[in-house]
Amino acid sequence: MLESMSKIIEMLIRRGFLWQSFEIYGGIAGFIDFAPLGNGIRRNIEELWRDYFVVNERAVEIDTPTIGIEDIFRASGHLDSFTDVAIECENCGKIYRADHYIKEKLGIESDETMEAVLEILETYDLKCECGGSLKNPEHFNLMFSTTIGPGKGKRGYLRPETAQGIFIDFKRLIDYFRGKLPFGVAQIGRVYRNEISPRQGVIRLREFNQAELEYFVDPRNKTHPDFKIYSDTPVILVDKLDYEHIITLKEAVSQGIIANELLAYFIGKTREFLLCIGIKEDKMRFRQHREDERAHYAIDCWDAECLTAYGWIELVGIADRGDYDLKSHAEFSREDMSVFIQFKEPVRMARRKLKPLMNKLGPEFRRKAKLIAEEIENYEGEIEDPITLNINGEIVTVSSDFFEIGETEEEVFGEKIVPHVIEPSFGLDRIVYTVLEHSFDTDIIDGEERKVLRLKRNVSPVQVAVLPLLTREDFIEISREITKRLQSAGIFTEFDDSGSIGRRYRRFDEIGTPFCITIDHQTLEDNTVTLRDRDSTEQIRLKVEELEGIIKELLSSDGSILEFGEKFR
RNA sequence: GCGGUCGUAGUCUAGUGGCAGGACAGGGGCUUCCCGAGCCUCUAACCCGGGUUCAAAUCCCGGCGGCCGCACCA
Repeated sequence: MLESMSKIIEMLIRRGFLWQSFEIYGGIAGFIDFAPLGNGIRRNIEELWRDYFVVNERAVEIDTPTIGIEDIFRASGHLDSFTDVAIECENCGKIYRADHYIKEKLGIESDETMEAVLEILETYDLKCECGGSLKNPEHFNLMFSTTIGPGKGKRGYLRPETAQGIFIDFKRLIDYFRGKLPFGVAQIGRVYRNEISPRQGVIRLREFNQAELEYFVDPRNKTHPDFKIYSDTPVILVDKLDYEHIITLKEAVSQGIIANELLAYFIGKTREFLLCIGIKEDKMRFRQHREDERAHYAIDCWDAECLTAYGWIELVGIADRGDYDLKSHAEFSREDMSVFIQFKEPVRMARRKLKPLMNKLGPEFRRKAKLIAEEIENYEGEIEDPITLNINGEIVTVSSDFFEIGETEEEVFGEKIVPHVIEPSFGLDRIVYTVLEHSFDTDIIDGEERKVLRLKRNVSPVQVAVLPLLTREDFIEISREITKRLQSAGIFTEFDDSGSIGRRYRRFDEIGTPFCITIDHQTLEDNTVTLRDRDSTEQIRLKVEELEGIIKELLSSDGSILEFGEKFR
């Protein structure tokens, strides 16, 4: 396992997929550079993600700042759930989360403030398990903070997820979608988490890339019209009690393993997406978060996990965030975050209504009579005798002598609700790594080991290599012409004339280039070239004029090159 | 953050106080060649900072980074 990991990492660095950031200054943990090829594959994966989760949904994509002001994260809960108080043992150096440790040892629920923790430590003379005394509590906050503007400025934080930028635009978004649910809003971008100890290279980063979709729905209708596409797909589910099910998504919903159809829909769609970019089916499963594992905002959460040299790692989190975020932002911003949902037909509702008797109110209440009458008309509470009214802060009791009870009928056209949100959230860096690892393969050609990245054609950063068999001017000239022609057709093409032909094939095999075109002696005679398939190493001969069309067709499928010509050599 | 361990060309590695070597990769050339062929040639490294010493890649201290374990992971 370790051996295979270092072999891959060695190749990824050497060939230009991923590099350590700030390398010439010694580097720092938790940051990576996307080198040319890694950047190419990530861009391809992003583009396919858009296809799946934006273009083919009722969804749009937006882009909001990576810095957020403090208010956002106070409302979202990130400031509180993000700032833990930690205590450290002076003797053995162990670090505990203060509230967890206090609860475990003393059974006390403590506030997460420095003062509260300090007081409890002193009052109970709490010691570490090793007997050592615990140092003063300290904050650790997993958000990067910064200041906006000069001087003291305004406190800001680098966003820990792209989702908040979407939630706080909700009023504009619901308007954009002309007031109708359901709709989705996606964002792809950088996020930041000041991890205490980032490890495992690409897997735990302090700055990384997310692709998130926030899908807003009527809470009573967590369904999707396209669920049938995935409903009969069997998937591997590991539930919150660690039981493994191999079960269709439809069954999983009806048995209550997955909370609702919409979550199941996105599980199915995520699975298909991951397969489409080249993640191995037998190394993929969906695992439900345990009760104690879920984020502060989630009702139910399923992770897409993949098996890598690092073990099972989480690539995607699919969470039902309920109305947590919208309600919270509504409360903190005092903006209405609800949607008016029209009934299919207006509902007629009988209503008891109070009718003020002005001829009684006038003489008794004089100048206030008019205000009181309005309040009586709008009275919604229990009908008693007397009723109590609040007139501009003044409490007034009014006996039944001053009003009549009337029956009226009203038409109600709909109601206001706060939508729920289902969130598939993709960690792009981990996905890129996993695709690379799952594609990495070796085989034996003529008794010699060949390293080959069996990337799907739709994610390969270099799609075609054009190779003159010999470094002869006439060969090179034709090669450059073909390269230019394919490039202007939008095909990512590289020209390479250095080293023997075998060496060049291996070079492009190793970076996962699906096709090599070779210009040889016959090209000069009949204007044909060979097209070589990376996985089978088979070749066919094609006319130069057919190249563009055939390659485009091959790139958008998994078809064999032998469909387009006779095997050559 | 704690403990262990490691850090030498792009990559992998030899060197344990006395001129830093090799393999592969890469560039240029020869070869005119369909799966890492061969020959010539070039480029290229001691993680950083201090200390000990006539002399440090090597010994000591600190930092940074990688890996493993613990802790953490909204």
